Amino acid sequence: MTQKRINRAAFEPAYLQLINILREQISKGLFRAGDCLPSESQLCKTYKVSPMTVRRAINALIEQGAVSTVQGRGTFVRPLQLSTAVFGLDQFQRLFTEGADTKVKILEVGIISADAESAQKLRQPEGTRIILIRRLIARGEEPLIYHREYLVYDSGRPVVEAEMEVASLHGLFAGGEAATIKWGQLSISTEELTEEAAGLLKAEIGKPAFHLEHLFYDFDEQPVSWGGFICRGDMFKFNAIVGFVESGVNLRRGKTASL
Amino acid sequence: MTQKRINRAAFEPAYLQLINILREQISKGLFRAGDCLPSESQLCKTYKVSPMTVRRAINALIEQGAVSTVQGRGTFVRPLQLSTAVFGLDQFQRLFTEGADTKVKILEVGIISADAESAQKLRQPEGTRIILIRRLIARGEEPLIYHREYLVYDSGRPVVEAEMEVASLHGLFAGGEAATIKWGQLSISTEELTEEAAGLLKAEIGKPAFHLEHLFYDFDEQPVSWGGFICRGDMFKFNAIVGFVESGVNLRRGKTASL
DNA sequence: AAGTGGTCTAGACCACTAT
DNA sequence: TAGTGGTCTAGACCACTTT
Repeated sequence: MTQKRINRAAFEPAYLQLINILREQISKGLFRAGDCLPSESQLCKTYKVSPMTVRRAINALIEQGAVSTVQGRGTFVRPLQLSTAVFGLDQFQRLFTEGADTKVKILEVGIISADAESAQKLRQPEGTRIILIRRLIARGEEPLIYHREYLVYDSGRPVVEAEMEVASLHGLFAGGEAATIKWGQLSISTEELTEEAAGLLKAEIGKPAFHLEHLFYDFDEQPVSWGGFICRGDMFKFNAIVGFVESGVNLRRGKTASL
Repeated sequence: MTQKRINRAAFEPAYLQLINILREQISKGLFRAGDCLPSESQLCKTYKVSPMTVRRAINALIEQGAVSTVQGRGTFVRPLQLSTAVFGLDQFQRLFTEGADTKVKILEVGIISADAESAQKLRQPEGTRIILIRRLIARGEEPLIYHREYLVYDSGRPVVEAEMEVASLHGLFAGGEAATIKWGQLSISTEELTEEAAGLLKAEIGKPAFHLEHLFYDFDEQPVSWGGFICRGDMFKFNAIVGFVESGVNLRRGKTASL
């Protein structure tokens, strides 16, 4: 086995090279699940790097889920676990970033009286005036997503501004400024298309759809927006990868979770 | 503003304390999206820690998606982005770890002739003998998931062993030994319940269901298992949180992604 | 030139596990 | 006791951006 070495002249920093060397060795089967990696001091000598650099590489592998450590015993390769899979909203984001033929059509903006459910979600008394926005997101002529959103009505802030700031879909997905929102809860469930949604999405009533529900809070921990994206089930899919893929790992954050 | 300090006597290491201090300051609104954090050398002085410790904290915040850095300019608080949400299979895992009343019932184990689709997925000629395993996963008396899995038939390895090793569901979810599997692709789609699935899951035909499809590869990059979990749509939900939640962040890996 | 992020060193010290 | 992981220091050097 030809021992790989750290190339100090390379653009790639030493800790990254070490991460990829170790990942490759695991990936090649040199170390299998349950096996013990060389000790950190051993790695220092082998690759001629300082303890801190080795530690950094090991920490990254731990975060990736590739290995786990036990103090006083060693570093062990973890077996593959489905529960470490992470599914993202990449497909949604791509809709708004790539291919500019994605159109967001505002179907309705208005002030309505909060029903029991929206009042509870937004922590407002039932019957309070709240804002309702309904949108249809299409790619080309094909409607893909129906979005319904309920916003707290703040008399100090005009509806248009609220719509621009809080509810700009492009911003939320592609990285605009949702500076008023501190955090949010998301959930994905599956539902049958209602008559309303089916009509808008040009699909059959009762067909399965993804429902991405969201509830956003501001910096005062008050709900400001509640709503959901109804997505045609035949047009969306959530993907993930577990385990050790061949290609080297770069600096992007861990959508490719391991083990 | 009373400046928080690092407590050297505490169990919590300095870099973790610093992470939580910075997260709290962002969470409290001291730094808003787009704002510039104090420089690293400034943080060194303020909290009386070495550059490496500050760097480690900042790196963690970057991985969490909370901030981003620009060389020569500074560290900036990132706005909330939906696309950073990560959905996991925690609910599946819980099914197999918590509450031992989860039962996996083997409905069928047999050798069949590969049809076009399974042959293609497993990279075998059509008509090859492959293993089919059908399972029903129930909590108490309530059937929740119907699992169908196609395995490459290896004459050197008896079916029982293949089933134990490769396909032990508990292992895959809870962390057993799937040492023969190197990596896998997963995808979640939504489908209507077929007559077969509906019957097994005691649900209505045509009702929406989640379909978690999996394709596993061994260390030779050959497919070994293809299959899918059909999950009653009314029993499952995938959750995620984006942005800055109040509670302190601990060492667990980042299911709670930020930004 | 001064300030920023980014990497790295060569040790130190501690807690834990094995023997 | 010796070896392991885990944290931390006090600087060094580099690349970059701003003034």
